[in-house]
Formats: sequence, structure tokens, C-alpha cells
Amino acid sequence: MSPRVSEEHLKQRRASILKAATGVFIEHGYEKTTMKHVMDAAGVSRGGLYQYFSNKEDLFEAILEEGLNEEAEQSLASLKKSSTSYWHLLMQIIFGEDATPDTNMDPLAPSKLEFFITGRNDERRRAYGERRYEMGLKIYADIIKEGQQAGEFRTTHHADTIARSIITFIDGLALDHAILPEEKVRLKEQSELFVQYLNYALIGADSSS
Amino acid sequence: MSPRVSEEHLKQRRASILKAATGVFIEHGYEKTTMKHVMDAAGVSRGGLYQYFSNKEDLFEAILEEGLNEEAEQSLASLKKSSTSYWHLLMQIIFGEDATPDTNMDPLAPSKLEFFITGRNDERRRAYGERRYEMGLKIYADIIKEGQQAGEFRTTHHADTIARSIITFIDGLALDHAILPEEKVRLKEQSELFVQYLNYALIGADSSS
Amino acid sequence: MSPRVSEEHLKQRRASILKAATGVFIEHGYEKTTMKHVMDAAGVSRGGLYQYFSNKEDLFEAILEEGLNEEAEQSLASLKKSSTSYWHLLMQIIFGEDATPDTNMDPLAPSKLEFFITGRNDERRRAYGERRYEMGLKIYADIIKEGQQAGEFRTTHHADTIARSIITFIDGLALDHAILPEEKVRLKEQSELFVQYLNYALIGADSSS
Amino acid sequence: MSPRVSEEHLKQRRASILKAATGVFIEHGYEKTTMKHVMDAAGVSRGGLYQYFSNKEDLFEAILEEGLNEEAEQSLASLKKSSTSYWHLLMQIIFGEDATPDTNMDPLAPSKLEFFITGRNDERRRAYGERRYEMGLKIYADIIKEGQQAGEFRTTHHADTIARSIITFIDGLALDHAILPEEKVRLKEQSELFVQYLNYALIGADSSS
DNA sequence: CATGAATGAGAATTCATTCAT
DNA sequence: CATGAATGAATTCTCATTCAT
Repeated sequence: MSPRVSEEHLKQRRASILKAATGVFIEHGYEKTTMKHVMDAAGVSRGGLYQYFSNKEDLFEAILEEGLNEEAEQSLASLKKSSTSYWHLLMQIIFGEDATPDTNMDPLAPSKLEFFITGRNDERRRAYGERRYEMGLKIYADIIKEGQQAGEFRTTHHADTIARSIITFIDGLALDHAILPEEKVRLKEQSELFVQYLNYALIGADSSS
Repeated sequence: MSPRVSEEHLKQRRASILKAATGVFIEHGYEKTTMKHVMDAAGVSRGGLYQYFSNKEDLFEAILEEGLNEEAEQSLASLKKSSTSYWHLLMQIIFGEDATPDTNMDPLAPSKLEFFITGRNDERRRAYGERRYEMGLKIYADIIKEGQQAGEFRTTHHADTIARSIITFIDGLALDHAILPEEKVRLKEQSELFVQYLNYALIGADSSS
Repeated sequence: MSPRVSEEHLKQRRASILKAATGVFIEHGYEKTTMKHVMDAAGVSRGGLYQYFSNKEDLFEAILEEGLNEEAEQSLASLKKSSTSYWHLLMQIIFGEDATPDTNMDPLAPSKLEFFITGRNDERRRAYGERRYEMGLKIYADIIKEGQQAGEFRTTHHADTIARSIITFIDGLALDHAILPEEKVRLKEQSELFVQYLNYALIGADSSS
Repeated sequence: MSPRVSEEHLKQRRASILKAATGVFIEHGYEKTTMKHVMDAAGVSRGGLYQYFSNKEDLFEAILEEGLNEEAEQSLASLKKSSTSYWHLLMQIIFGEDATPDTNMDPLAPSKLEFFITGRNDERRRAYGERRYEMGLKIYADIIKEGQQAGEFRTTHHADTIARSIITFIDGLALDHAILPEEKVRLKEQSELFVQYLNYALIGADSSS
């Protein structure tokens, strides 16, 4: 009744395919990646691959979900540790643990953009994208709202609008970073300026970093 | 022998293909558009189409160039008329004639993003994207610099950094607008907030809209 | 070592697979049915299924054999009970117990036709089909011959030819019934006409039902 | 504007593909035939084949239509020439020009049966099959009706029912002929018996062979 | 015996691009 | 110049069957 191959093995295999696929997607991008690429990278047969993921879209979404889980855990952890201030918490969520603008970017980000842009006319994909957007939005908006209630942030602007702007900016950066070489995007400088923007919008005084 | 067909005719034919193709790219996006789509929309034969544009990429770039020309002319014209202030000029370039944030977006924008994102590993395309980025950057940077020299803008930030951020923000908006329904992006609200910040960063007084 | 699992159990398992498979073949037809369909319907694992039947063909033939056994038993039983007349016996074998044309048809018939038609170029399948044909033919032919010897049937036509015609007609009906909706085939009317045909061929007088 | 390749050439090419495909379908049957088979037999490239027929189903239906046209013309021609009697006309339509049961059968018949049987759960195919059935039915039914009105045929049975039985019988013969070797089907003997009965049912006199 | 993961041959279909007319 | 027939490389996906556990 129970599978002869340990469930652990299955999970590992799935994970290894996912990992290999992630690498492939990073290298070739979503559109250019073929199932053959993944097969070769993961060392799986055609049928084996399709056993785990019924098509490229499914495969990519699985990767997205994985990422989501990681992010979620991370931000949750952050939330708890960062008692100092809502501002600091926000910075942590945006820039990671050290709350400081840096040069690192999710290497899969370009493919993600591709995935959603090329699929913008597909109902299913679109809905999926919207759900993800809402989730991200909520995280930022909630913190901002709490900060406003706690009196740390000013209420001049809707928490929602600011949250949206955070996403917009991050998306914009990801986009430019995907297309342009680092020396043209100047991730760090732009991020710093953006932090100032947020500081202005949330706190008002010019106490930038 | 002089050409059989008047050069004028050729130009017109080319323009009509370009126009039809633009519509097709807007509707289907870059990747999903096939040469057949364009042929049908433009009422050209396969061979005819290839006579003018040697492949899909070439065709799309031609459309991009056309757009560039229009924009260039427009901004040049704007430049001349807008004697009032550099601020007003900047707004005009960003938001068009009326210098006011609105809901309109270049309908071809999503396809442009597609074009550059999916082609990010292609040397040729990448170089082309960079050139375009530089051109856009220069326009914003120049105005900001001039505004700074004229004393209208403060020099707290590098003109260049602000110019980049403008592009990043616009790209981010375009991206989200491509993927999400308008009620989720809130183009106008986001734009207004951004303008407010720009005003703060360049001029300083908190004279929000 | 004696077998671990009782032979009874094995038989039952086999029978349950066969039953489930029959349902699947009826629903999807022979070609469209996949082993997966059968597995799911029978609640057997892939390996389990192959333990009992080494491939789809084997599985289907097993079903055919089962059917054959049933039919054989049935007709044998009929043979014994029906002492009234050879005519009545013939009707019973063709139309079942009540010896009357009705609307019922073997639901598996369409798949059987598929099986033999699509496999007509396969030596093995062809031979199998021929054997079955011969068996069916013999049953009809024997009764007719006996009826002729008993003087009940006239000898104008070869028993063999009439027997063949019975099969041809039944096959034709099964075929049309498989393809067309009942209201187009008119099973009953056609059957009645056919009975008349037989009556004509065997007895001659127009004493139709 | 007009094609550079003569329309004649196009038709010929299409016809040649159709002819080659017919041969392939006769040899392998509908299901087993692949587009590759057709390509090779017709000496067309993959793309070329798909230019003319968008898939296997389309291709096969085109062949069916061709056949229909031929048959239609033939029967129409027959209709006109055969002034002798309705009976003779009927025989001509069933058995061809010479109005005599013989051993010839449409070599494509098995594939046709396959096509409709394996596609019996497909809405489109089913509808197509029904349409064809109706057409065939009408031809037979009309003649019988006319014969009845002319007093040549008796009205004991509905023209419609007899027409259906003719089709059923022919289908049954085609089926058995597809599966069994000629010496088992005995096309000729069966046909003769059937004709005899038809004669009895329509005319009544027992003028058997 | 049972299990179901893994295999891989094979089929269908699409589309950019070429080239004879 | 214009035309559209022809090409064929590429890709996706399916499924019967095998075999290690």
C-alpha cells in the first residue's frame, strides 16, 4: 500500500528537480527554457519530469511557491525579532536581515517578470499574479498601518498607497536590473534614494540614512 | 532604370505595416505575436512582410524607433514651449502635455517590457536596450542638471540618481500596469505620491498637491 | 512453501480488475482507454495490474473470454430448455431468453469492434478474431443444420450462408448502434425485419412475427 | 495578388497528397497512420502537409469528401441511365455499375469504420458520421419510395426501414470483410442471399436464384 | 506478490524563414 | 518587387512497459 520508495526520497527528488529547474530558469529565462533543458539539468527522463510537474507552467509555479514559503518564513521570523521599530521592520522586509540597501537581487526575478508579463493575457496566470501581488501588498500595508496606529508613522498618505509604491519601486528595480548591467542600474544608490522617499512619506522629517 | 514604385509608396506601405503590427503586438504581446498575425492585420503577404522587415525582432525594433521619434519630437517641442519652469518641463516629459498624473499608459509598454526581458540574454537586444535606457536617462538628467544650475532645483542629490529613479518608477508602474488590472495598480495615486516626493527631493518645500 | 495468498483471493482480485476494466472500456472505448484508467477504476497499482495482465491487449482479451464463457453457458442452457422448435432456439440465441427483438445491446460491443478493426493488420489479433468468428458461426450453423435435418427449415440455402448472414447483420447493427444514436438506428424495427428475412430464408412462408 | 503557382498546380498537389494519404490509410488504417507516414508517402514536408490539412482528422475527412463526390456523381449518372426499373437502379447503387454482387469492396472501408468507431465519443466526429448516414439513407429510401409510388415495389414495409437495413447489411459486410479473410466472409454468397430477400420484401415473388 | 517511480520512444503541431515563380 | 508554397527544426506531451525496492 505504501510506496516502496521512501517518501523522503520522493521529496528529495522533487526538490532536486526544482533546484535544477531553478538554475535553468535563471540561466535561460522562462520562455527560452524547455523541458529538455530541465530534464538534462536534473538528470531526469522526460516521463520522470512530467510525473512531478505536468508542464512548464506547473513547474515554474512550484518554484514560485517554494520561494514564497521561504520568504514568508523569513519575514515572519523578522517580524518577531525586530522589536526596535516599525521602520526597521519595514527595512528588514524590503532589504533582508540587515535592513540595508545592497546589490543583491533574487536571481530568479527576471524570469518571474517574464512569467507574468508574457502570461498577462492568460486568465489563469493573471489571477495567480494578482493573488501574489495582494499577498505582498498586505505584508507592507499591514506594517505601515500598525506603524501609523502606533504613532510612529504619519498618516498623511494611505498605508495602501505607500505599500503599492514599495512594490512598484521594487518591481522597477528588478526589471531594470534584469535588463541592464549593474553599473547602469546603480541598485544601491537608487535604493538609498528610495529609502529616503519612504522616510519622507512615512515620517516626514528629513532624517534620511 | 529608376525605381518602378515611387519611394513615397514604399514609405507608406512600410508605415501601414508598422501601424498594423503595432496593433497586433499590443493585442498579443511580443512573444505570442506571429508573423502570420502581422501579415493578416497588415494585409501583406509573407514575402512582402519580409521585404520590409527581415524578422520579428527587426519589425518590433522599427516600431520602437518610430515611438522614439515621436517622443523625441514631442519632448523637444515641450522643451521649447515650457518656459515656465524646469519642474513643469519635467512633469511634461513624464506625464505628457498636461503635466499631470493620469491613467493613460503607452499600450505598447507591456510588449516592450516583454521584448527586453525575454531578450535579456541576447547580446544584440541587450545592447539595444541599454542604448535606449541611456537616451531616456539623459533626457531626465539633463533637465534636472539644468534646473540645478539655474538654481531652481537643489543639489542635495545627483541629477543622475534622481533621473534613474524616475525611470525605475515608471518602469515599475508600467510593469504592474501590464500585469494587474487598473484598480490594483492605482496609477494616479502612486504617481501623485511620487511627484510629491520628487518635488521634495528637487525643491524641498513640502508643497504637496 | 505454499502460496502466501489464497488462490481464491487471486481469482477474486482478477475478477474485480476485469469488471472495473470492462466498465472503463465501455466508457472510453478500446483505443482511448489507458492502463491508468483501468488502474484507477480497479484500485490496483500499475505493477499489480501488469501482474495479472501483461498488456492492454491481454486484458481486453481476458474480458472477451469471460464474455464468451457467459454466452456459451447461456446458449447451452437455452439449448436445453428450448425444446419447442429450432426456430425458437435460434431466436433465443440471437435475442436472448425472451427470443424477441429489443433495444438492448452489449455495451461492450463498440469496443470489441474497435479492438478487431484497429488490430486487423496484427497477425495475432486477426487470428484471434477469426477464431471467435468461427465459434459464433458454428453455433448458428449447427442449429440451422439440425433444423434442416429435422425438416423444420428448408434447405434452399446453405446453413452456413445463413449463419454468416446472421453474424453480418448483428455486426452491422452493433456498428451502427455504436456510432449512431438509437433514434437513427431503429434497432427494433430493423431486428424485426431481419427476423422476417431469416424466416424467409429458413421457412419460406411469410408467417412473420 | 494572384498566386505565383498556378491554381492547377495547387489542386494537383493537394490531390496527390490526398491520393498518397489514401494509400497510407488503406495500408495502416486510420489510427495507426501517422502524419509522418503521409509525409513520406506524399513526398511532402511536415509543414507542407499541414499547409493543406490541419490535422489527421481533417485530412481523412477530405478523403471522405472526395469519395462522397465520386459516389454522388456515379449514382447520379446511374440514376439517369437506368431507366429499366427501380429495382435495377437500387442494385446499381448498392453493387455498382453492373448491379451484381461481387467480391469488390472499397479498400478504404475498414479505415472509415475505424474512423467513426474510435471517434464515437467525439461530438464533432459523431455529428459528421450521422450526417453521412442520413445522406446514404436518403438515397436508398428515396428510390424505394419512388419505386413504391410507381407500383413497382410493394408497400408492405416502410421504405425507411428497408433502407436502414440495406445500410446495416452493407456495414456488417464491410466490417467482417475488414476483419476476416475473404474466404470466411463469403461476400458474394451473402450478398446474393440478401438480394434475394430484398427482392422478396420489395416485390414479393419468390424468384430466387 | 505488490508498488509506483522511472523510462523513452513517438506523435502532433507550430512557426520563422527561404526561395522559385 | 510581390507572392505564398514549402521547409524542417523545435517543442510539448502521452503512455505502455519495466524494474528496483
